[in-house]
Amino acid sequence: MSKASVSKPGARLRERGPAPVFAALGDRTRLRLLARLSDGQARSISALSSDTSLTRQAVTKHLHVLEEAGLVSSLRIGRESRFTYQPEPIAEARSYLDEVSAQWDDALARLRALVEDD
Amino acid sequence: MSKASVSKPGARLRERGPAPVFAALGDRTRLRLLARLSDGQARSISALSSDTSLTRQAVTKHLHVLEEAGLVSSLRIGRESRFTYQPEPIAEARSYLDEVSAQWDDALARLRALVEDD
DNA sequence: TTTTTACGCAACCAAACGGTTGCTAGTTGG
DNA sequence: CCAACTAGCAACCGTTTGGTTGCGTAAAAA
Repeated sequence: MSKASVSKPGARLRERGPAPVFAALGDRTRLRLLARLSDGQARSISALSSDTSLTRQAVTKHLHVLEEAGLVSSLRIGRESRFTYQPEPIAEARSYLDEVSAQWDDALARLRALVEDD
Repeated sequence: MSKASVSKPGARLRERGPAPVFAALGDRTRLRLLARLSDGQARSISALSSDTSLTRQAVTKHLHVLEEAGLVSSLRIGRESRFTYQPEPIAEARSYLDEVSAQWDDALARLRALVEDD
């Protein structure tokens, strides 16, 4: 048969700020894994390890880092554990960068307003 | 008088992908520094160290990490070196996240199209 | 001119990271 | 039942990271 045990339900240790998410994104390998998973398809560890030069264990560690940051979730099905992309943290990271950009744009606008003070 | 020596002109070691930028953003302290600088005002190291519990040296290191990622630039003026926010890498990071989100959205749309195949 | 002020550099340290190897154990297909 | 597949766990290793302290020095203020 096929027993299925959940490992990460959903929103767990959120709101420690966006830094952990950025940290998880700060690695080439992790970015590639996330890019492959961002098509919504759940994939097993060995499937994700197949096209890499790294060891399965290395990939496993990276996947757990992504999971810890909430960027993916894992579900054990039978003998394999499948990882699924989770969009929320990316959305949060995006809006954080938007805020920073917005503050910068505002500052620029104010500066221009001062210069063009005719 | 006031001798001024440049330390980071502009686009230097760009295009190693977005990972280094995310890595630089993956730290609370660095995010705070960047947030303070994102108003466009150039600030000295001691000014940026004043409202922190960290050592000036620690702040200095963080600033250099940000500089290495292109997120800030530094200019030595007299006895102090001022750091300035640089918007380009943030813009790049933003558009990268946009791409990931877009791929996810597309996948979702295709899925819905399959389900609602009346 | 003396004294602050603001930095830079170097050494050092514990902890985290990225990665590997070896071994064990549950699943599944033949 | 047995062999092959998939994964988890633990130990180990070199390097990076985040932080400190101490010291030397250029620039500005008194």
